[in-house]
Amino acid sequence: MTQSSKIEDRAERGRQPAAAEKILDVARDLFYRQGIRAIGVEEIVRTAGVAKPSLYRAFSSKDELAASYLRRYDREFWERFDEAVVAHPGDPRAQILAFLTRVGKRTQTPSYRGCGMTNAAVEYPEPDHPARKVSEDNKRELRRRLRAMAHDMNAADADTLGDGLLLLIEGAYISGQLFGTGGPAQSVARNAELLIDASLKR
Amino acid sequence: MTQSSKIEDRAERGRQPAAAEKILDVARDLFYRQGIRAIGVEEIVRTAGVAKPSLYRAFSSKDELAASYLRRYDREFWERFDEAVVAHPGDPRAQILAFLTRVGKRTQTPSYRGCGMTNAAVEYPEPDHPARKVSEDNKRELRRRLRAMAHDMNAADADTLGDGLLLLIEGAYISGQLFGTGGPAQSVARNAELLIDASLKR
DNA sequence: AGCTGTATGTACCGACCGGTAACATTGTCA
DNA sequence: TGACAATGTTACCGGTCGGTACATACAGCT
Repeated sequence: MTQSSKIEDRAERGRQPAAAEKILDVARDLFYRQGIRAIGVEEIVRTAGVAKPSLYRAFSSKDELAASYLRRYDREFWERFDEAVVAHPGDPRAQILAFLTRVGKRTQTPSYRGCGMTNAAVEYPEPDHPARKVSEDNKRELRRRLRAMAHDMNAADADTLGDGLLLLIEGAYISGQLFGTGGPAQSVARNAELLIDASLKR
Repeated sequence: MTQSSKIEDRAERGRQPAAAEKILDVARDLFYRQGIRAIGVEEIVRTAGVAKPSLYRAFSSKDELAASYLRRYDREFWERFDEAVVAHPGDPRAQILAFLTRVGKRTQTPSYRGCGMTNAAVEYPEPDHPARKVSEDNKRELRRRLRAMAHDMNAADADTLGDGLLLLIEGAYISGQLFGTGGPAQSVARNAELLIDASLKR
């Protein structure tokens, strides 16, 4: 992480301004539900009930606020991921299936809007945008871990299986927000199961 | 299709204004590469070398221009899809694999920016946005056809296989633009092959 | 009380957004 | 040559964009 926002620096040594926290909470909500480009800073501060300068005191720009939102998203993502991992120690197949079962369920909720990381990468194709960098880092790490888990499963071609699982996951994120309830994303865990079992050495 | 632009009405009975065609060409290019929200109408008409009123004479709004761009994208998409279909008559497995092989190759080109339909749906979560409607229609039809093909393959659970293929495809679209060359999308055809063979009745 | 530093708010900026009105110019076909 | 459709030119609209100079409220400390 080459750059971080003022509020995140603060958080590391405790106590941060109340306004900044409210702003990040609101930004997280609005950015996720409606998209980053669709939401203006005006709307964020209005909803948060704070003044605009409070935003720019805690975040150097809207782009940096978006990056902060994604860094927080990243932390929460790995928390969820690791929950599935620790629930099935030493059993990567069960770990992935547990994670995907939860993803599949989440995609069937009305407010589901996909993965904040994926959406941000679609909104910002420019490689040097701060938000996109966070997103790319997250996805690279996810790919690395999935491939490692596929390897631990003794897959015939671990890299291919890890990548296949990543494709299914990203497909679930997108289809979940495209089709809503009843869409293809509900079968992501089942399809992963089929793909895994077809990929194991026999 | 409840609404269509003036230029599309014209196209049905031949001869359309040259300016409108140039605008749609440029919009297609800029919208696809940089996103719809990221591109202003000013930039479109400047790049197309036409005056702004020419845009609004052919398209009632920017949103409608975006929808026209996607309708054209839809036509071209099904052309590519049907190419793979007619290349392997009566063999849905080979049809899908041919299509996915091409998708996988396209994702490895530097300028790849995913599926214009998918990207538009991410950019516009509002259900009544004209661009999103085109996108949703396209995806619903794609799902329908994939499920039908899975059925023709004699899959044990055709709907699940069809949806699994759709997840892989969407995953390839997203991963292709997220990871660039060398990303997980290159293995989409191979993973589809594994998934299909694991889903056939034995 | 008085001072000081921090957190917050008020009011404003120039730039650009999508979109339009009014009118001049071009090209084409009869 | 006349008529008409297509296009260009110019100027403009209200609204919103991201961002900031400056004033104020309010702690805690002495």
